[in-house]
Amino acid sequence: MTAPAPGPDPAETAEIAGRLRLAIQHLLPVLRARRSAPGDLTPSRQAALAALAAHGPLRISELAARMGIALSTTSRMVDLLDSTGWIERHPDPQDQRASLVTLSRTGRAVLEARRRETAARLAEQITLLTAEEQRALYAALPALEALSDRATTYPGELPRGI
Amino acid sequence: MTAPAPGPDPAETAEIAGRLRLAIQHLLPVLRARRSAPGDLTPSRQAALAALAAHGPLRISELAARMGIALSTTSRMVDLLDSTGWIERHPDPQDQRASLVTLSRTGRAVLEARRRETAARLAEQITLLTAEEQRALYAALPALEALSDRATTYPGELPRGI
DNA sequence: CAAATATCAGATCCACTGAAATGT
DNA sequence: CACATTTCAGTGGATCTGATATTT
Repeated sequence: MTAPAPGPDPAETAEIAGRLRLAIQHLLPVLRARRSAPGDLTPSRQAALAALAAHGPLRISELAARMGIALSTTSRMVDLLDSTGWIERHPDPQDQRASLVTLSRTGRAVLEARRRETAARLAEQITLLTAEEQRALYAALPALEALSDRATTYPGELPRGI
Repeated sequence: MTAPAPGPDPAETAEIAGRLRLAIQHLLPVLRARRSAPGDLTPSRQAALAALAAHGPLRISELAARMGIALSTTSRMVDLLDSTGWIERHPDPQDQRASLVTLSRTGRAVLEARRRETAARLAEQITLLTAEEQRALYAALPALEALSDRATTYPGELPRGI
């Protein structure tokens, strides 16, 4: 079973891609089964919080660049996130004109809560798998993570949803 | 390596769910890396086409129910899809008041093209994995498919994106 | 009449922009 | 002055609804 090691075969790659695409597509409803009330944590807001969570304090212009949207849009969003208390704005000690944006405690909590809910729904489904399937899934995690790591550097766009 | 078979362990399930969620989130930009021009195949339209592709000809009311949206919304969308030539409307032989909606040839082509593009982007990333990672991924496909099968019956919402 | 669609008339959100204005 | 950010003034798309016609 750990045997002959067929070198990466184009046909098989295509098969994996096709089946993986379909599986993920069908999984998405589980991942985002939330009736988002207005004013909620929308995809773009979640993206911003996630960017801040991942890459420390950022200037507004840096955040804009990282999200690939206009500065004015980002400014407005930062304002909004500030008003909900999900971020904090501190003056940049290096540059009095700029401000550094960080995730606030509650912002981090909101983000993590959302992530936990999502993972919980997924976990619920995972428990329904056979032990063997669960092992296969577990064994594939490094591969999936490698896949998504490369994706992190993907042109434009940062992860917005789920 | 095919050894002791630890029974489904709650902690491990949570770990799988958490890591899988993150991997999928980071994978999403790859799956939907398309600058959708207006009037394009939008998520909801894709969902409708996919529903038709999966569950044969449908009445408009059936389609509405399947998508969990109002009848009037569906009617408008069917009109739109008809105007682009992606679907066909035939009178229901069983009931002269109703019409059966089917995917047209071009509609199916559009849907499949979209899916192929998406899978191709994914395949591109998969070729960058090691042979071992690819094998692990391949081995996990049944598990992922089992997961997404259950998801297909998930309350409300049908797959909209990617 | 009833059931299946269609149309009317809006409404809500989210997301994004370019061109000034402010502040440091 | 230049640079970072804000504000102004919109635009546009996507999605959805309830109420009222039509049509068979």
